[in-house]
Amino acid sequence: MKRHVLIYGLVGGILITLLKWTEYRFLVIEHSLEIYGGLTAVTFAVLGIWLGLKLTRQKIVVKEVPVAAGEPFVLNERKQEDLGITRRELEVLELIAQGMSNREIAGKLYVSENTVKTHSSRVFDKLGARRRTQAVQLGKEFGLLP
Amino acid sequence: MKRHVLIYGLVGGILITLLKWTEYRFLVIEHSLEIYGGLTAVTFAVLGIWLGLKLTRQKIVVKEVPVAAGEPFVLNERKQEDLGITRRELEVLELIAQGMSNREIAGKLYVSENTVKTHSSRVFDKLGARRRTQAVQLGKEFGLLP
DNA sequence: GCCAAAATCATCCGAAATGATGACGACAGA
DNA sequence: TCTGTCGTCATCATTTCGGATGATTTTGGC
Repeated sequence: MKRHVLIYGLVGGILITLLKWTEYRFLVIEHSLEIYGGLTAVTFAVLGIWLGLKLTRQKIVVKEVPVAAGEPFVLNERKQEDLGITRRELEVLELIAQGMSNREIAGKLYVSENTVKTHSSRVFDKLGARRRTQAVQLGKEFGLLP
Repeated sequence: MKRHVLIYGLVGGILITLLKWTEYRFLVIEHSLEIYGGLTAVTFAVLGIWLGLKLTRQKIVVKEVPVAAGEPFVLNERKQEDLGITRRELEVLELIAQGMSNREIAGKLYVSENTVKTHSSRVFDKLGARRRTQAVQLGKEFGLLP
């Protein structure tokens, strides 16, 4: 960014010098003012467009996100206990991570849908999640899911 | 695009008229030429910058690249094309995988919630998913997500 | 310039999910 | 035996999602 400003300033300086020089050439000609003004306008308009484009070039901010590295997944029981997440709740979380709906999970675990809702609500609360996708994301970060 | 050119032309015309008028005001003053040239330069530079901004639409892309301690994730572009998933759709899918709601995604991408819904609906359809959690799961299996 | 694809936005409606509570039985440990 | 945790189930209100469709604008390639 600083470089752009520098270049802009430099080019501006050169142009001014140039214009200062051309000024005396055109001053004697009729309607020179219009020509001079037009030239200036066009020049700086182009320059402005170029500057605008430069400044708004897509900025790609690279953010480093740490990811659990181990291939063989081992449950982080410490974290699980810290958060007070029970076996059943973790079980439900795992099934959620697999993309199942509450109904499907209920069927798989042979319990009612309401029960699944309770478990999921609890685990969301303990994880600090507001959505199941977020719960899955956090679950992975905490080493509760592979 | 056409509208921009039109507006640009119109504003340009008005400015020229304005400058023509100011021309006679400043002509009698010493160093008027420099002032006139400077004004023109600044005006059109600003105009150019504005035009440049309009044409490029501020798109500040924040890309989060996971620097995992293992295999660096590479997008399976083949699969992406096979499924006909566009960039924007993939972008939305990534944000869904991060646990964001449609509303949050809309805010982050500077588009309406309806647009996000359209993108997600399309990507679900292309992936064969019925839920966002399932879409995330499938996305990972297909190598579209890390 | 023209055209197809992509991106944008909207509306309607039903389904799914979430939040907040309350309740009840089983069971383990103090 | 009493207490606390866990698992189970339920109701009600609200929010979020997902599906179906139609429309307009932008983009990108020819």
